[in-house]
Amino acid sequence: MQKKIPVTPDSTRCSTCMLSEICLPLGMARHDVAKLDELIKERIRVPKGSALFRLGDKVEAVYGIRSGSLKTQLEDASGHVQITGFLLPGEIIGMDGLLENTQQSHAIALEDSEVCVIRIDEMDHLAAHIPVLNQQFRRLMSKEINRSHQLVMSLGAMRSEQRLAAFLLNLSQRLATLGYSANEFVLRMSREEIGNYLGLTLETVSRLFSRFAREGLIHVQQRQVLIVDMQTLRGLAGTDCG
Amino acid sequence: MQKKIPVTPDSTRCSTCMLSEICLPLGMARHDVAKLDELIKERIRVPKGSALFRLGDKVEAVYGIRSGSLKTQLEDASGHVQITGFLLPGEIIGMDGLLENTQQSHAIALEDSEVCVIRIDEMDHLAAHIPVLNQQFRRLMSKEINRSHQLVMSLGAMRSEQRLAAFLLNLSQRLATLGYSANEFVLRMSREEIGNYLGLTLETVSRLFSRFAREGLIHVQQRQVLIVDMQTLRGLAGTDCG
DNA sequence: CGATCAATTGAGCCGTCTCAATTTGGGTGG
DNA sequence: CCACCCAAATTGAGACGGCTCAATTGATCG
Repeated sequence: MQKKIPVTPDSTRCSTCMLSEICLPLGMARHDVAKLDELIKERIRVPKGSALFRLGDKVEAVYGIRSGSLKTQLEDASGHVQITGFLLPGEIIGMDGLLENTQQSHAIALEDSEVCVIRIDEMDHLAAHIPVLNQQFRRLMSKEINRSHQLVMSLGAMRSEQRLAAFLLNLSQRLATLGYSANEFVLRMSREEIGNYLGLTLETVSRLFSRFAREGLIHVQQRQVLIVDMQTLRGLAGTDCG
Repeated sequence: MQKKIPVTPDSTRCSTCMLSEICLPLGMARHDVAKLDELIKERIRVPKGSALFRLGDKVEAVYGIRSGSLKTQLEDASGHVQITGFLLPGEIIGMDGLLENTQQSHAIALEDSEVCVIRIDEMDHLAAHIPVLNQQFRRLMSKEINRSHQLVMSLGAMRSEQRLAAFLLNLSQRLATLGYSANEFVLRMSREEIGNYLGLTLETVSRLFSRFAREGLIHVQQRQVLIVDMQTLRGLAGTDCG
């Protein structure tokens, strides 16, 4: 299922990675980033649809997404699934497993993807020589907490159209950060996955896409999305009542 | 609003705190816990209804709850609020602010409470002498991520009765960990707050309490709760479909 | 070019919300 | 100490949003 790729001297490292402005090295001084190069000793290729890790797996590392995209999902005793995140390049996956060193969720690739292995024990060793590394990692964990809290807000306080609007804007903004267009992108997940993530059925999601398109907010062609009226979409997602 | 309490030599410290099995020192060796005593230099008393911190505040510390209970809530531009957690003694509050060193939420006391101030800079200094401290703090942050993901699962995948059942069981279990009865307890939050937290209206919550009581699962007298049929309640919350 | 899966669209139902009226309990001042 | 007041909680009736079930269309891929 997984193909491990040793990082050879000529491979891209943190110090030469285009994602370093977003990923683990975010905000670190150049000479510290160079030291990070020792940390990433291998990468893993994850084919579309297969798992980077599964619930119950032993945790020895977290993973920085280098290319592609993945989803994380919880699964309860009855097999019911809840998607808790769609992750893009530069984002870190697997931090929920650090509590008991056991994965609490599944991580499944939405497309052929590649992740950098960040071994926790290596990071602890390295942190002795890079004082800011621990702070940096704390920041990334805090970011995940905030992300999850935002999702709670979306699920708990918004109606369906607001949730989808917020979802699209969030995706748009993260893609823009990666240098892609904020207005035009391809969804890597199905209507069903979006629905699961947002606490809606796939039919409701589909209807909302159609409605947004009818109202001139977006163009949709299957998974191809073009945001036409960002302003109104923001109004929908955010504060239209206050 | 807040009263700071310096920790004097005769005050309770981490090494003598009854919560050390649950809180920051969880799983640390005794001699390491003793070193933690230097970390907590002050505590803060938070009267019922007042804020430990507010959205936008500068973050220099996180807080371990020593007594009482608090809620954390997000607030969007229009003033709409979403409660993201009810926190009990031994739990850490404020970790979502570590991303930008700015509070992303409000923390409000549900009753007169007291928290231990865990200064981040002090913790970083101390971590040099306590190798496991960083791992420990990572674990606590991971726990918060898991907690939030569970809430997402509750909001996204459960119907109202399941949400409330899961809520009661979660509370019961955490109170039991603190040495209180798992079957009988007093809710420190209103129906409205429970509803907000669970993505329901206060009326729905009230009706569910009445129904659970009618069905013999619990006894309710205002905020006094007695769990009568833990088994059935578990069936409701968990997997009754698989 | 057919097979298969994803997405769209429709009709009817159910759960939860909204609005409104009472009841209960706790706190306060006469 | 009791009466009053206000906030919190309960309960009911009706409306509506999102779900379920079902049929159809549209992509994608051997």
